[in-house]
Amino acid sequence: MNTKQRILNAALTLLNEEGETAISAVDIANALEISPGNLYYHFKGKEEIIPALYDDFEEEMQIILQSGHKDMRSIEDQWIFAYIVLEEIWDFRFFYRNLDSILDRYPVLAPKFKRLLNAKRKAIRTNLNNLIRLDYLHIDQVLLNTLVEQNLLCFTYWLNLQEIEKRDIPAQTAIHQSVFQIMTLSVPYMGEAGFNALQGMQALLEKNLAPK
Amino acid sequence: MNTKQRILNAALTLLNEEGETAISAVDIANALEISPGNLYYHFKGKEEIIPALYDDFEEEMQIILQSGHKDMRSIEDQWIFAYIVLEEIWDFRFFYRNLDSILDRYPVLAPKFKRLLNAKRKAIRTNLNNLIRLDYLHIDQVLLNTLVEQNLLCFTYWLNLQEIEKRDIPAQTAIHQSVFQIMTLSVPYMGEAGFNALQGMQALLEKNLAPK
DNA sequence: GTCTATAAATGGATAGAC
DNA sequence: GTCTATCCATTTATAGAC
Repeated sequence: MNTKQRILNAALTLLNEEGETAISAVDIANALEISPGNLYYHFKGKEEIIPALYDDFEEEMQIILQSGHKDMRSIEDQWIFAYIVLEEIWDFRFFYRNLDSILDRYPVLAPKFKRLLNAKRKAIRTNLNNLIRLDYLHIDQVLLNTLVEQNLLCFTYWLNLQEIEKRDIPAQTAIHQSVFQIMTLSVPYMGEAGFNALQGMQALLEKNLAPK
Repeated sequence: MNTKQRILNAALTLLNEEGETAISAVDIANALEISPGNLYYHFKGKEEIIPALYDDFEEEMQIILQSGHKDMRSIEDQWIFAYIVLEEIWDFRFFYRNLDSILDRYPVLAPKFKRLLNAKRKAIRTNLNNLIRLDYLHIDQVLLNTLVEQNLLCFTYWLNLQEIEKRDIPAQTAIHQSVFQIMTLSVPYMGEAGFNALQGMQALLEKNLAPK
C-alpha cells in the first residue's frame, strides 16, 4: 500500500477517534511514524486530506443510495437499507460529528454535501414510494413529504446524539438503535405488518445488546 | 453595563455569526475594541467564556422547561411551547452547531448538557402525557417512548440541518419549519383534531414565508 | 519519496506601567 | 480596570540533504 493511501487510512482512524478539531497534520504523521515533511509532500495538510476523505465517502454512499431501490420488496429490505447507510456514515463519523464547522472551514465540501443530502432525500422517497406501491404503507402526500424529512434528520444525526449521551457506545448498538428509530417513523402509517416488523426489530435489538 | 457582561454579549454574537472554531479570544477583544489583556483580566480566554455562556443558556432553558407543563390544555399550547424552546436554542445556536467538538474541548460542559437533555426528555414526555390525558393523543407505551426520542432529536438538530441547507436562513423561518416538523411527529397519533392543527400550522407557515 | 531542520503564522497567556 | 509589550506553545509549511 502506498504512502498516500496509508495517510488517508491513518487520518480516518484518528479523526473518527479523536475528533476533527483535535487532530493536526503532524499528529497524523506521528501516528504513521513518518515525518511531517513527508506528509506535506503528499498532501498540503488537513486542507487536502479531509476533502480527499470526503470524496471517498461520497463515492461509496452514492453507490449505496443507487443500489438501494433495486429489489426492495419487503419491510425487512427497508431496514437492511437503513443499516447499510448508517454503517457507511459510521465509518466516516468524524465528518458528521462536526458537520457545520467542517463545511465552514472546507468550502469545497459545502455544495458537495448538499448534493449528497438531496441524493439521500431522493433515495428515501423512492424507498417509501416502493412501500406504498407494495401496499405496506398508507399515507397522504403532505405527510409523506414530512416523513421523508424526518427520515433524513434521523439518518444524519441519530448516531451523533447517541454518541453524545454514551461516549464509546459500540457501533453495532448505535446503528441498531438508529435503524429502530428510523423504522418507527413509518410504523403509524403501516398496519399490523408494520407493528410486527417493529417488534421483530426490537427483539433483535435486545438480543444484540444482551451479550455485552 | 460592566465589561464582563459586554464581553459575554459580544462573544455570543460573534460565536453565533462566525462559529465557535472561527473565533479566538483576541477576536472578541477586537470586536469590543478593548485590549486582549483586558479581556484576559475578566476571563481566562474562551475556556472560561464558553462555559459562562452555557450556564446562562441552561438557566434560561430550565426555566422554560419547568414552566412548559403548566396550563397545557390544547394542541396549540403544545406548539407554542416548541416555539419558545427553539427560540432559546436559536439564541445560543453556536453551541448546537458544534455540539460534539465543544463537549470534547470543554469537559465541564458534557455532564451539564447530558443533564439538560434529560430535562428536555422529561418535559417532552410530560407534555405528551398531558395531550394523552386530554384525549388528543392516542398511543401505546412503546411508541410513546420512541416519540419522545424523535421529538428530542428534532429539538436538538432541526435548526442545524436547515442552516446547512440554507445558509443565512431567517430565524423565524427556521424555527417555524422546526415546529412544523415536531408537530407532525404526533399527527398520526391524533385524530381529526391533530390533522386540523397541522393544517393551521402550515397555513401560518406559508403566510410567514410569503412576505420575505 | 523521505528525512531533518527550521521558518512563519497564529492563538493563548502574562507582566508591569498607567 | 485597562493598556502595551512581550512571550510561549502549537500548528502550518518549506528548503535542502539523502
